[in-house]
Amino acid sequence: MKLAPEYKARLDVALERSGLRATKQREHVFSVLLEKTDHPTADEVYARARVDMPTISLATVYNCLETLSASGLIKQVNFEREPTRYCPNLTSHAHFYCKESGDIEDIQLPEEIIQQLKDTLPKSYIVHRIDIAFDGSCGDCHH
Amino acid sequence: MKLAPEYKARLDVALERSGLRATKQREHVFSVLLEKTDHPTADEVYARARVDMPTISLATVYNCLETLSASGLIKQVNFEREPTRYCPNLTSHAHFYCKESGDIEDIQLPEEIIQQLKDTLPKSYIVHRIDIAFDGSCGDCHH
DNA sequence: ACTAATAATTAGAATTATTCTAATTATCGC
DNA sequence: GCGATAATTAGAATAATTCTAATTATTAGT
Repeated sequence: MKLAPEYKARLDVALERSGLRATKQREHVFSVLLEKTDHPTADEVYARARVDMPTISLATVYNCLETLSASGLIKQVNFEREPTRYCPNLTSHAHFYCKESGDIEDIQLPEEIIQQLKDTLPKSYIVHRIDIAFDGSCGDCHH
Repeated sequence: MKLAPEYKARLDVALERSGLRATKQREHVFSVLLEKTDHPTADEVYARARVDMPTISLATVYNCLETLSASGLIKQVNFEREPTRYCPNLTSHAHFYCKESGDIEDIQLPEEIIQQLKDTLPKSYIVHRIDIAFDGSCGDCHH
């Protein structure tokens, strides 16, 4: 699991901008998230990270996920009371959570829908983030 | 905190339909939520419920909130990793969470926006629930 | 109303995800 | 390479929620 040069560059720039150091662990956790973008939990990231870096600790995985989020390289995704999941897709998107299969799918959202949603708010409001989550069952599941 | 007859009737019907009993505690927790619809957490509901029913337990508050949700009388609202909040507004609405004041506001959503959101999904998908949460700062806060 | 059956409540223990703490180790600019 | 500072680590601590087992309340049938 080697980070492709473009991602390595993106990581370095983002950490630099936040005044943070580029460590092996941060790089490795980032590569784990890019490797399989199935919205893993911290525990799942920990399990995958340990395959190639057996000495990494769970606390470090949490720390790395936090710094990567804070640097804008990944996003946190929450569903109700479930453990937080992590996602390297930075585009405007919603999530569809299939309760039957447990799969989570990114749903791209046209910018005009986002704008319409923002327009429902009083004009003086400032929006930092919009979370949109669908729950249901996907085509593969309900028969 | 006496439940208005219309809400008492709604409660009885909904519990009946779910095969559940109408207990003093369920009625009281429901009345607490209707009294002040500021999206309290379970702890806050517990504190308010104890004013008029000092013997109610936290476990019961959790149980009641769960049965009221399951019966469709209230909704659960989650923001990231924060404790679940409870809301008796059953209409289609989003939530605006002001990180500065901590206030949570219901934002009514036109049905056509909901429909447009659903239309972004593959046709075979079945949606059980859509959660829309804004984070930001409201007019009263950012100066 | 009385009783039996069942469901709900209660207090406290258990669980789970996450954060904190303090010691060790790594990184970066010089 | 060295010193200052930041990051990692293991394990303890925390916070919200759920579970457990005993007690109490409700309901339907007599």
